[in-house]
Amino acid sequence: MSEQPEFAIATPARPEVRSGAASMRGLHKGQQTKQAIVDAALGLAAQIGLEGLSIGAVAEVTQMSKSGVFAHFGSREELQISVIREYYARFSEEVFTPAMNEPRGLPRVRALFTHWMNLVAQEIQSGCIFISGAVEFDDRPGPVRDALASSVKTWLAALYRAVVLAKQEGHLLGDADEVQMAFEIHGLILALHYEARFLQLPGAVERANKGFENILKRYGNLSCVA
Amino acid sequence: MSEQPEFAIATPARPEVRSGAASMRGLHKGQQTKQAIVDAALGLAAQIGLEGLSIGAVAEVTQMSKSGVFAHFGSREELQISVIREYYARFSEEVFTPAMNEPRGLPRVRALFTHWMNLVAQEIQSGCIFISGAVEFDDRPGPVRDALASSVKTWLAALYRAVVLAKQEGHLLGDADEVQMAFEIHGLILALHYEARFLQLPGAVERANKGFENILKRYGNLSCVA
DNA sequence: TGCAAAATAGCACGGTCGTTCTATTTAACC
DNA sequence: GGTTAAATAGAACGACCGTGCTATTTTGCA
Repeated sequence: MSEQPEFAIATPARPEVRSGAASMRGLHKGQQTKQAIVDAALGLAAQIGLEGLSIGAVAEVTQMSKSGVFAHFGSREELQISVIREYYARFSEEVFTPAMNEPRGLPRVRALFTHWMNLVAQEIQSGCIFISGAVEFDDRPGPVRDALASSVKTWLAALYRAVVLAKQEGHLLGDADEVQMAFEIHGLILALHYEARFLQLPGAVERANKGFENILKRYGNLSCVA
Repeated sequence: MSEQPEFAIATPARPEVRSGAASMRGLHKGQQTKQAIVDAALGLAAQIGLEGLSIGAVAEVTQMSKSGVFAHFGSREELQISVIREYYARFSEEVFTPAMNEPRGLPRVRALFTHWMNLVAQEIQSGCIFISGAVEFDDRPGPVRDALASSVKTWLAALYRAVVLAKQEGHLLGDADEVQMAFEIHGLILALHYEARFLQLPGAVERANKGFENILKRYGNLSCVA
């Protein structure tokens, strides 16, 4: 029941940063190339999915041999898990961290949604691992699914927590159900991804934004929403 | 010696509308087994996805040879498209058709949502092709993606149309945006599928229902919603 | 600078895949 | 019932997969 990922979203970003030449400084060769492999694999997995991710394809992108790539992870599953961890870290940095600079209450909830939506809006081109991975592994138990579900649950818990704080601050109506509100927000993001990326319908971003305003009209304390 | 009919293995115990023995009547052998193959393939695709659907697995389930299965479709893509068509037909029968018996306006919209949600609630166990296929083919152009997108768009257009009629009947507020309302309903279904099937969180069905009531509170004409 | 250790490449194995070709069995019709 | 076409099986091919094993290259350090 109480499954906690060792990398909590609430803790500040770890010093070992991600992509970019700057983060390579001080790392030995092996760790450098491992990071480069994970970067390439993340880009690939976003496009074709975690399940479609093959060591051969990663080797081609990184201009390495299959066994060279393989040696860094020991198994394909470990590579997939590394990709999930990398995506989670970037997600935290782009969505969670900046929103924590906003004051508790509606401003923070609004920031969480806005950053989340902006990320997904970018991912209309590249694909989102949290969404594609969910349908790839919803019937496939194992460590990959565990890593994915744990990351997503941590993020959703952070969103839920922000909503709870908003209610405590008096920014929400007394009858506001925090779980319900987080659920509806999640739905907007999923619909945005579905209708924009798969169906390629225009205006989905605006609809997601409008949907969020509708949620605020339903749950928000009128004196704060305006 | 006690041999079961082939399709009895692939099809669940519940009465199948389209695949039962009744629909086989009058069909030649080839068309019978083709229907049995599609049935088995649909069950398989729901679990492991359209992309994971392999001719060998279908052959094993139907107790046929790989080439025997293959001969009915000529390519894996054609098998996938047949599965999509079959799923679309069942979807229409279970969601759209019964809702059309309801009078225009909110009752029909409500029926569409309820039947849709009930179907997805069942699919928490088996998986939903419209959802899993969307992420599998969002970056993979071709006839399979076209068949999938076309089916989904037809269904969403039907939902949209029911909302438009509801507004024409005066059941919705004058400022109600029909596209927006359909978008938010879609989001509820997607969140239900995500949180119930992948995250295995309890209470998702209730949250989807409550979300629908919230949408009606926002868009519905107060004198009709009650 | 030299040497041990780490990193990477090369190669092969067993497996699954979609597909093709050919042979054999089964069903449909006169 | 016999004949013809349809339906199905069987084997094989080439491609790709993850992985293990063994060389070879490269790195980091005394």
